[in-house]
Order: sequence, then C-alpha cells, then structure tokens
Amino acid sequence: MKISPKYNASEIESKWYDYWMKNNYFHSEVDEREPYTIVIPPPNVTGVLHMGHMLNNTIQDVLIRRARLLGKNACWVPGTDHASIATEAKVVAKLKEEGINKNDLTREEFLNHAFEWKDKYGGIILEQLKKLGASCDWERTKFTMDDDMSEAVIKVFVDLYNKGLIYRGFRMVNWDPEAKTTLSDEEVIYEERQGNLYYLQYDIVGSDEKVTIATTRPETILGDSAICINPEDERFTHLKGKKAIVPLCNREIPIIEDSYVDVEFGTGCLKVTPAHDENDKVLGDKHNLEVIDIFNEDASLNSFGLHYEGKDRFVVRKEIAKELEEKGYLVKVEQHTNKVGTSERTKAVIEPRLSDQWFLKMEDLAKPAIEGVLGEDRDVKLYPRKFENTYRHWMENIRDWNISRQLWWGQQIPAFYYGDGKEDFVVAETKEKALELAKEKTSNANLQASDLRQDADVLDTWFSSWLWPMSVFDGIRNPENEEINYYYPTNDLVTGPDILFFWVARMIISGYEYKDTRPFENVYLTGLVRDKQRRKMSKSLGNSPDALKLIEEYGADGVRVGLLLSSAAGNDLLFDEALCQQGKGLGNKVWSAFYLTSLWEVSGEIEQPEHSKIAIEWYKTKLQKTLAEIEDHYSKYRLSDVIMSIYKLINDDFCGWLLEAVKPAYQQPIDKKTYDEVIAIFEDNLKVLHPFMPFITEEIWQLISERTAEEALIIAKYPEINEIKDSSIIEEFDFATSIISGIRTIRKEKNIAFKDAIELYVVNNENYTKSFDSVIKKLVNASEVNYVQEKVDGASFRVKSNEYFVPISADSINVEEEIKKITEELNYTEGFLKSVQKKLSNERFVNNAPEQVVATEKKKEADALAKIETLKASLASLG
RNA sequence: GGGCGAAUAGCUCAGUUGGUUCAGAGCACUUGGUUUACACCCAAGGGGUCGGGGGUUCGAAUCCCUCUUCGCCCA
Repeated sequence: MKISPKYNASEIESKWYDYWMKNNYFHSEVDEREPYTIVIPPPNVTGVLHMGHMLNNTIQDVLIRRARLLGKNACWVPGTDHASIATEAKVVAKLKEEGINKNDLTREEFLNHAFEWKDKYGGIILEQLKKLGASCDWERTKFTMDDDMSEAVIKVFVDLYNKGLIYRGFRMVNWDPEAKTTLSDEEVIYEERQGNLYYLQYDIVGSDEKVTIATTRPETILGDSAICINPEDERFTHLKGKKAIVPLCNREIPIIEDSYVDVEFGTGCLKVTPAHDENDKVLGDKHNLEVIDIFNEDASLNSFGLHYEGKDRFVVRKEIAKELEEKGYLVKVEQHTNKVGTSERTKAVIEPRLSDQWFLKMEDLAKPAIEGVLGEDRDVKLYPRKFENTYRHWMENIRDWNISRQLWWGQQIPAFYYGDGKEDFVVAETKEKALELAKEKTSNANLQASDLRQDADVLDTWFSSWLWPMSVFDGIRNPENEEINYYYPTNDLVTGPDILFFWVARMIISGYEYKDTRPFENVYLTGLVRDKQRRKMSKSLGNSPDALKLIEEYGADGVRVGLLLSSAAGNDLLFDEALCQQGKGLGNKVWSAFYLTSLWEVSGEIEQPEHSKIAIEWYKTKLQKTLAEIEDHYSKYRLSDVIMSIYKLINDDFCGWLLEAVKPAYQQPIDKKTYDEVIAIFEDNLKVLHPFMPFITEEIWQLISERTAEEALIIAKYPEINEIKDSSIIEEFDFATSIISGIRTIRKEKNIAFKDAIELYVVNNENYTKSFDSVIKKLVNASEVNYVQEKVDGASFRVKSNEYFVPISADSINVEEEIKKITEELNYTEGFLKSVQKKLSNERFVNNAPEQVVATEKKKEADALAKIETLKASLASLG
C-alpha cells in the first residue's frame, strides 16, 4: 500500500474514534476479569472544555487505556454535575435577558426553564472530550440530578438525619446577597480590598464623656448591641459599667469587657454587632446581647435602617458616613486594607448573616477518612504526598458542613413542615412517608398531605457529588448490586487540588460511611494550568487557549503529549504551545519511521547482516530496560516521566539508532528476518505509546497489517516485561555510541563529508568487544576498523583508555592543536586522580566508608591512571 | 495571624536511605549539515558556588540551625 509521507491528524482521529465507538471497546460490563475503574470528576453540565479539563482527562485516558492494554476490564464512567449555584446563576441571567424575573416564576416554571437550558447546553463538554480521545464508557453517562442519582441523595440525607448527624441550626453563614443564597466557606474567596477605617464617637449615657471606636462598616452601627473594651486596658477603666448611645438611632447599649479586644487595633475599643460579624456573634452569645439584623436578603437595609431603609449597603456606607460627619460623630477616616470575602460564583461581597440552615456534623464522620489517608497502611494514597499535610490540617479542624442552599436548582431538602414551631417538621424520602411520620409525631390522624410544606432549600451540589463513586453504580439505592460490588472501590481518581476538600475528602468520608471502604485507592492531584507568566488561565484574562483549536492545530495526540510532557503530579503546568509542537513532532517522527519501513523492499534471498542482528539484539534489551523504567514511573504516577522515557525510546533509540543501523542502502532491499523483527519491535513501540497517542498508533497499527475488530490496538496485549538477565549489551552499545560521536566530531572539525569513507584505527587497551564494529562502520561510513598496537598518524580521540585514530591528509593535521587538546584532557584527568587519591589516602574515609564506596573509588583511580598513561603516550609521540 | 511547601542550567523540572545513575533531563541557545524516512530533521557544543550564611560528617544539592525570597491552604 502507498503510504502518505505526511500525517494528517484531524481526518484520522475522527475515523478511529468512530471505529472505537462502533466496536464498543469503551464499554465495560461485569465479567471475570480484574476491574479497573475511574469515575470522572463531573464537569459542570453547562461548562465548556478548558485546559484544566484537557490535562485532567488526558491523564485519566492514559490510565484507562493502559489498563485496557494490560487486559483489565477498564471502566471510565463519565458524567456531569448540576452545579447548583453556577447553573442557576446562568439560567437567571438568561431569563433576565428575556425580560423574565426569577421571582415572578413558580419553582416548577423555573425548573422547566433550567432543564430546557441543561438539555440545550448540557453535555457539550462531553462531546468535546471525545475530540480529545477520551475513551469513556458513554453508555454509563450520568448526571447528578438524574432521578436515580437524586433518589440516592435524598436517601442519604434521610439516613444521616435519622442517625442524628443532620441538624437545623441558626448560624452565621456566608450569604451571597446577589444569588440570595448561602455559600460554604470553600466557595468564598478572600480578596484584599482598599477600604476606610472610620473613627466614630459614641456618647456615654449620663455624662459628657464620649468613646471613640473604629469600624470598617459604619452602616452596621444601626445593628450595634454593645461596646466592648479590654478589661486590662487602663485607658477605658472609667467606662466600666456605663452605657453608650448609638448615634443616629439613639439606642442605649451596654459597655462590656472582654479580653478578645485587641488593644493595639484602632482605638482599642470595639463596637459589637452580633448579627453581622462572626466574632461579634461569639461575643454576643457570651454576653447575652441582643441580635439586630439590619439587612434584607439582598443586603439592602430593612426597617432597622431608619431612613436608609431599602438602600443598598454600599450606598448607605457612603451616605451614613456623610451624615455622621455632618452631625459631628465622625472623628476621622483612615485608609485601611482588609480582606473581603467574595462569592466565587457571583463575585458579590459576602455578608455574614444569621439564618436557619441545615448542617451535617462532620467530626465523627471524618475520623475514618483521616485514618484512611493518613493511617499507616495508606488505604487511600494521595499523589504527590505533600498534600497529606494539607489534608490532615483540614480534616483535623473540620467544621460542620452547611448543606442547605437557598436555590431551586438541585435536590430539594426532604424536610416537611406541618406547623410554625421550630421543631414542627419531619424528614422523609417522600411526602407520603412524611405524612405518616407527621401523623405519628403530632398524634393528629387528620393531617393531610396538603398540610405539609416542604423546605424550600436545596442541597449543596457537593452533597450529591460526594456520593458519585457509589451512586453511578447505584450503590446507595441497591447496596449489594452486582455492579457496585464489582467496580467499587474504584482505582484511581484524577482531579485538581483545589477541590481536595470540596470533593475528594468528602467522597472518602461518604465511602467509609456507606460502603465501609475507600472510594478509590489512589488520588492523582494535578496542578493548575497556568500561562507562561504563571498567571492562572481565566476567561477574564483571555489567556486560555481555545482547547478545540489546539486540537485542530496539533492533533489530539500532539496536545495530549504536550500537556503531559511538563506536568509532574501536583506541580502547576506552565502551558506553552511549543509543548504541543513537541507532541506533534513525536507524532511526525513515528509516522515518518513508519513511512520509511513502508518504502522497503523485502527480500527473502539475502542474509541478515551482522550490524542488523546486533542492533536488534541491543534494542530488544533496551526496550525491556525502558519498559521496566516506565513501569516504575507509572507506579509512582509520574506520567511526565513515562512519556519522556517513551519519547527518548522512540526518538533516540528506535529512530536514531536502530533504524539507522538496519536501514538498507538506497534502493537496496532489506532482508526478511530484519524486516520482520523491526516490524515486531515497531508494534511493541506502538503499544507502549498508545495510551498517550491513541490515534496515530491505531492508524499505523492498522496499516502495518490487516486487522480484525478483535485485533485492534486499543485492546491489544501490552508487551511482556521480562527481567533482563544480562544488560551488558546496553553498556557495550553506549561505548559504541561514544566512539561514533567521537568520529562525528572529527568529521565536523576536519570537514570530512559523510559520503567520504574513512578508516578507523583502534588501540584496544580496554579490550572492548568487537561485536559492534559492523554497526560503527555503518553509522560513521568507515571502510575498515583496524586494530593496532601503536599510535597512527591522524586525528584522534579517546574513549576511556582506548585510543581511536582517523588518518587524514597531513596538511590538515594541526599538531599544536592536538597537543593542546590532549594536554587539557590530561590536566583534567590528573586533577580528578588527585582528588580520588586524596580521598583514598584519608584513613578515616577508608575506615568509615562502606566497602563498596571504597572499591568504586579504587576503580576510579585505576581508570584514571590508565587514561593518563595513554594520554602521556600520545603526547610523547606528537611532541 | 496560624499551618504547609518551595528555591538546582536562560525556562520547566528530576535528583529516593548522605558516597558512580551526582551535578542530570527536556526545551531554549550556539555551530555545522540535506546523509534518499523526517528541516516538524540530523549532528556536535556551550551553560549551574544546587537562594545566602553557619553547623554535623571522612564525605552534604541531600541532615540540622538561621536569614532572604516566593507559592498554597486556613482564619
């Protein structure tokens, strides 16, 4: 068959993806083989592929494809996450564009819009993953709000409630006034903001005294319920037991004492606003203070805001400062930088707010998950290990998880209220069951379903994704089903360290709680993808390349290799398109090597030449050695080292040395034995490379010979890894490459064209094998390798204590230069010898160092001495 | 403010229990070359006081102390 000298990625990639799909290679079913399972970190259902996804999913695909080649039953479960806040925000924004206000819709109407949106945009990202070559079992695609997935979530909620682990609490939460919902601590991003520190004067009841406090939020004075001083602070002793008057609203508040107050900060005197600050809430509880909430849910002021009622907090901040100034309460304003919490999704400034929320008690649940990761047997292993410390710190200081969100898009909390009392509710999986429970609890048999009102809140998105590895196999609803028993626990999880706590830790927790086992054995934490200037890739900076365009330009294979070449686990990846170029370059190299073999005319008539025989023998050993190295890298999840080893194997060893050694002369046929062996080697190379470059390897595999569907590369058998009994051939070959390099250098220095054959003379002091002479002759175009006892006139070089001579015409020999070169080499070697001998003459070294270390030093000494002797002999003959 | 981690070639990083895998890789750079697979190529080469200082040791990139700089997480 005629092979194109150029490789066309985009055409070939879609061809093979279709072929793989058609033959159902990605699909997995329970069978007797060993399972290998990965669940995808479900991307947001409305998301589009970005560089982080590319990295992440390439790694997963490499692991899955490798497992498939190793004969395991590989199952990669794909899916998407409903991403409550992010998606709801997008739907609200879209409705707004259409002139529809969310608040004018019923819950059902809104959800209809949301599902419409999801059906339209959801899953785009999964289609994009296919372009990357992701070999997911698409028949298993899941969505965190599928009916069965939601059922599992509700079941778990009810179960945890019944275990007493879920409770309702009036707590200070992070309130996003824009999305009008609670955020978990992890969804709050703290930013440094330039603000003001306002110094305000409060009058003291029954005296002319005043007290000055400093605050960054003057609008909250309307919610003040105390002034607090440090009892040790002598400046304020005279205020003890007195009362102050809040400016503008003229409320009397107590002056309390607490050592919490930092005497250094501001005036050393603090206003206490329990409704609007976490620390103040603690103080308020301790001192039994009134709680005055001055905000509406959109952070505009309510009736406690007096004449500011209805105005936004930031507007009020400016206006109230002005009013306070006019009325003489404002002493001064200082510039002040403080950290402000903002919403990860809406960017709105977070308002600490007291409200009724649902919480999950974490302390006991976390214990097995701490032991699982940090215990001695490392039941769950984190790669790289440095994340274990971070994990420990978080898990040991874990706080209860606020699982309710004031949204509609998500699983509605299955709590049903039958009255107005705080405890007038029941928790059940369905309304029917709830009614039964409510009847029991109230002893009111006449209670109707219509009397029950379900909690309006939904559950935090992570409350569904923390069950992901179990729920995708229906392991919550049917805990003993065949699939969960087979595929769970899964093997590897690949994700970013930014969701170590959001997601990974919680899956570990739920795994131990519901299956009493780890959810996965290994967690590979990738780094973040950054640009060359180390900036995070983001839409707003516009520094994120279009993933699909990259694939178009470099091919999926090229992008995959480019991404992995520089991404050691846990290290940030500084993305540079040049890396994709390198990836594409490897593809071209492989293709061109294949093209070369396709040009060969094979003859059964000729014998295998010596140089081919020995080179193939060497490569086979080298391949085994590399396979072992690769295995070691895989076991440590060092995928960038794996691909680098493969890169060197194919680029240098296979193309650079082996093919050059066996390549027949122009228009000469190749012997059949060599051809067959090279093709077999090529096939092994393709298998090793397949997980990284699935498309081009399959293409070549199928072109090498006609294959049935059962013989496709994607399901081929990975090369066997055998222990190398004798690796001396590798060292001998390395010696040969040094000789070859030496001759190439001479050719370059003396301007000898490659087509002009040279003669080579050797003084074989090392007693080095002659096995590779045929290879050397071929690769340097030497007509003869002559073994001699004495120096020969011409250019020379040395490998260890062996001397090599290439006779050249007398006028191109520069004796002075030769002398200089050899003298330099001699000086270096003598210096080296000196340092070795110094060591060896140190009695303490000889007595204390291990025998082997001393032995190697002695060997160094002997080698150096031998070399010095040859160098001196050379000098003598020259001079 | 608390915790964790990092600093090695121009860049990105390896370097495991102190000693032949100890100063390495890839890229970039310089020089030369079409040699009938590949210029998306090949060959040869230059380049580092292992962040600074101190200590332990026969021996330190590696262990300890200290300083400097940077990153991440949490409050």
